[in-house]
Parts: sequence; C-alpha cells; structure tokens
Amino acid sequence: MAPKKEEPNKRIVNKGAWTAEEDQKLAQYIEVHGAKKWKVVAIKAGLDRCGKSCRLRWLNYLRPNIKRGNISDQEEDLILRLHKLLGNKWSLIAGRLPGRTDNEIKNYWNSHLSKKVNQKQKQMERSITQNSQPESWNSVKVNEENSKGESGDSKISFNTDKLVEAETFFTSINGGPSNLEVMSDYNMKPETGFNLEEWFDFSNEEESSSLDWVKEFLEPDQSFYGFS
DNA sequence: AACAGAGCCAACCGCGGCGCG
DNA sequence: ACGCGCCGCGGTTGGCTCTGT
Repeated sequence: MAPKKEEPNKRIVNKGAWTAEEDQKLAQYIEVHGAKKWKVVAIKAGLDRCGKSCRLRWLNYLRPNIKRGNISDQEEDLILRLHKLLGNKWSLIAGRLPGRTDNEIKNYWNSHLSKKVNQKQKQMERSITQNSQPESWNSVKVNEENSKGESGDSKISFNTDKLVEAETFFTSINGGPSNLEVMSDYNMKPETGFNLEEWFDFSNEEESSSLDWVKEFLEPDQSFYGFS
C-alpha cells in the first residue's frame, strides 16, 4: 500500500515522549490561559502536538498536586473496593483518589492488582473443589464479571450480589442513598433515584485533596478481596 | 558480561457522548 | 433533526528498566 500523501494544510504533529521544553511550554500556557480548548492550547502554546496529546500530558503528568508512585495500602484497598463496585471505570475510581490519575490507577491495576485478585481467585477455586464454598467467594466472582466489561459500554453493570454490596457501601456514607433497589435491572443505568456518576462527580467538592472521606468508607474489614 | 523475558508506565488509538451551528 | 468537531474514557502498545540465567 502506498503511503498517504500529506495534506497541504495539515499540521504535522509530534508523537512519542514529551521533551522538557514541550512540558514547559504547555505548563506556561495553561498557567496563563487555563486548560480549555485543547486544540487551541496546542497551537497557541507553540506545540507541534494534537490537542489530545496535550490534554493527556497535562492531566497525567503536569497538572499540580499530582501524586506519583507509592500507592499506599489505604489507596490500594480503596481501588480494590471501588473496582469491585464499578468495574473498569478508571476515571470514577481516580475521582475518589486525590492526586491520582485514571491512567495511573489503570496501570496499577493491570500490573499489580489484577494479578493479586486472579491469584486469590485461583486459590479460592482450589479450596472450593476441596471444601465448601468460602464466604468471600461471591465477592471475587462479582469482580470477575466486572473485569470482562465490554469496551466502549458506558453503562454500569450490576448483578444482584453487587447491588447488595453497593447498597451497604452507600448507606454507610452520610447522605448516601437508600433506594438502590431501583437499579435492580442488569445493565441498567440508574435513571431514577440515585445516580452513581453524579455521586462520583467532585467538581463542586471542596475537600477533593483529602482522603478523609475514605475513613468513613472503609469498613473494619480491611481485606475486601480476601487479602490486605 | 550478555542476553532474554518480565514488569512497568507513558503515550497513542478508537470510540462514544455532547454541544453547537 | 442533523452533521461536525471536540473532549473524555478505556483499551492497547511501544519502549525503557529490571531481574534472572
């Protein structure tokens, strides 16, 4: 196949790793003009990058208050719990972890936690063939279903086991909803009553840099997936 | 010391949702 | 109502680093 001809008026954009100079240009521009209209940001900042690339770089690397590495046990436990509840909704999970990005959490899950969960699951499968079903079995089964999540599907899947846990979870939080039964249909986006995505919207929260809410959320049982 | 394989993470890609003309 | 462009998300990939042989 012949290579595509470059369109005459099409900007040529850089790809690959960002240089320190590019970082500086982007950060300086956003500091002055703010982070909106990424396509415009890319052009006005003098970067040969697409808007998408600028957005990603800013959100995952340059944005202030970003925490990098060293995910604490508390954060890990929270990721496990939220993933169990939401599946691969990385942006929602990241929204509850101040300073963490969806990309970082996704990477952390794929490289660390998914293995842990799989190991634990296999361990349980072994024990189930030998003995009776362990108490925490349902939790792992639910997670397995979530992990299968179809790509591009914006719906949040629920099954009955998960709903029971979700209700426990939300009612444990001040002001949490108690009408999750309206969400009992599988693959149903909560149209009435409680809206999960709304609950995970922190745009108006003042304490987004604090993990205090986690203390309310975390139950005495620190080993949600059967390990801690 | 050299190589291979595994692990990790930054960045890209494709798709769906949304707003606007 | 429709088409278009932009934005945001989740999945995937490429390349660098680490570890074992």
